[in-house]
Amino acid sequence: MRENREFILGQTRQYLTILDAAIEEFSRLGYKATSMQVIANRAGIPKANVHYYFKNKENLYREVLNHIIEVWNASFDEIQNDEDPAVALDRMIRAKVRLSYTHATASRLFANEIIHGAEHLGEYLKQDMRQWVRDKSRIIQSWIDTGKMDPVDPVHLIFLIWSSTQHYADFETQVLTILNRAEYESEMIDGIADFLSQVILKGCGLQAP
Amino acid sequence: MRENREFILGQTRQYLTILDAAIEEFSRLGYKATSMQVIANRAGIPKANVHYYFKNKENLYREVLNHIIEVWNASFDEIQNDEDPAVALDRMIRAKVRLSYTHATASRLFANEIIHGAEHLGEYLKQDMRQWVRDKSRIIQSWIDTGKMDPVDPVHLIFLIWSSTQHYADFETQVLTILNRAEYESEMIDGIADFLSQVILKGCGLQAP
DNA sequence: GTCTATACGACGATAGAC
DNA sequence: GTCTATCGTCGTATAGAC
Repeated sequence: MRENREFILGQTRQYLTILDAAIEEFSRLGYKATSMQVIANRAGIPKANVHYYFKNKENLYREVLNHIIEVWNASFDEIQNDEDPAVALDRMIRAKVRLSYTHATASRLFANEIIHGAEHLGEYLKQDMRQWVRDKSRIIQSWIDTGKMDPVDPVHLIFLIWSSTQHYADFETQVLTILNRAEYESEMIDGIADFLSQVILKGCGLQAP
Repeated sequence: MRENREFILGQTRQYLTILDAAIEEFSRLGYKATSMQVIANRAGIPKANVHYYFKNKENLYREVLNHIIEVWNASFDEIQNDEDPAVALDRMIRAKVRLSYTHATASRLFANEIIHGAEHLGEYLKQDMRQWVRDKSRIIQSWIDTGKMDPVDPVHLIFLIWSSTQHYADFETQVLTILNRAEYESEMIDGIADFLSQVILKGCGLQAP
């Protein structure tokens, strides 16, 4: 079933249509509260076809998560040991703000999954994500050890960057309501990135690049 | 029905038991994915009794939200115009980290509600919360105008404090998995508060109090 | 007030016609 | 591959015995 994704034309048009519809719907209410019927409706096909392409709901959800993780991993910005920390962290913050803007549904789907206990994501968190944090922490620690930045806990710094950037995607409703806006604009996103980069970098004893 | 809450004894023991059970369960999966049956099970009573005390699911959920908001408002730390900004913001950050620890379920219930579009919270966001942010922003702006701190957008500073502190409650699963811990300890919470206070205050050009 | 029993719709999933 | 029809289960909600 998975291999079909290679073929864009023909029999797999529905497969991709369903996957897109499922991402959209699962991101709204999470796994349990989302029905196969609304996914089928959004995809514009009978409910039975969804079961034909994806054996069951659980399976469809897993495919959706895998699809998101691929996009996520491809966008995860890499920082290097020999880089200037200000440049690297600034780029990391800006990349994540952009990702929250361009892939807000994916971010909310992840947030839903984690808030609800991450039952379908346990292994990914334990394996890939933990290792990713470990690698980046080591680099940040090396910057601290060489006196390039303040001694701050690298793991919590990563959490700070994650939480403050994701907030604008996951809590979009709250943010827009309080700002009294209907939707984000590209300028606002740049302003958010500027603000977060400025405060976090200075907070770590770094000068804006 | 609401007035009953005043009476702790007698007929209203079940009312409060159900409310507690509902807070717990709704915070796990959100409104739609939570069934009246699991709430009744957690409260240790027949499902029909839940419908007797709270007319329907919608009504029960509203009562739960109101209950949370009361606790929330009571804990919302006030900052004053004539205070030292470092002292005020430090206290605000520490209060919110503590709140995320002591009222993690309430935080997650709010997070769920907002991620899912805040259908039941619309008025609260528009009225009370927007006004709260406006008031605090004005105070922060006055600190900026008198040169006590760097010129940063006050609203985004509030968002930064909210997001970075809530993260430890809402994304508890992810945080604990990556830290390879089973649960939070009081020391960790203090460490988190120290870290966030240090970085955010310095990021705003303030010295730790 | 407390419980059992049940109505009735929505759910995931499948059988089987085309 | 695509659809309609339908199964069994679970959802919210209520009726009615005690």
